[in-house]
Amino acid sequence: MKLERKFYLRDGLTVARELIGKKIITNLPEGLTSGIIIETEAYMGTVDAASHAYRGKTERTKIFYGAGGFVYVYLIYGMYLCTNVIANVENVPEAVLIRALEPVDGVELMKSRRNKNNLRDLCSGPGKLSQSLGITKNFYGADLCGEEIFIETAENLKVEATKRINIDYAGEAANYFWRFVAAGNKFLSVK
DNA sequence: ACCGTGATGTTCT
DNA sequence: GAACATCACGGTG
Repeated sequence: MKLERKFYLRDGLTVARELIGKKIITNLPEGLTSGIIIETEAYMGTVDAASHAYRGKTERTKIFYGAGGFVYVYLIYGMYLCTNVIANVENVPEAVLIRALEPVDGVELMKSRRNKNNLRDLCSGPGKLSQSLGITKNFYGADLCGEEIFIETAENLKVEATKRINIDYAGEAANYFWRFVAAGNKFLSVK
């Protein structure tokens, strides 16, 4: 079952936790690819020094201020794209970074997009999974209640909370347990 | 296995 | 001009 708008209109921590075990799908001209979400991080807007929305609304962060259930993608380190799901209602700038998937459908297409053969190298990190799913900068603002990219209910997995990854610049916020993982899954970004 | 480093472009100071 | 929600590769053990 495809998740509806109301799933995304809740607070970012709830959305991040509940996305674990769901299935994210892209359906593009080259084919359909999907994976079970096993790692997420919540970015909680104005109270979170690690969030891109921490310093308010800009051209880049304006999507945070719309309703939940839309896609935020951005370029990181000049080479890789990270895929986020906007959470909460209008004017509450929260988002969930998708950090890792367990590959399910379209594995051959993922391999060719990534130029890798090992299953573990396909979706075990935010840049990797964006590439496997065929996500580009054009996905900025895409509607998760549409047909190109969407999320479905799938599995019920045991969830653990940990500190977020690679946000040492964020001071005290780096200590919050706002990363959620499917306990013990071998496709996580850090093993 | 674990480092160290280089690639690359957008955003914000 | 620095910093950046990363990854791949080559070195060493």
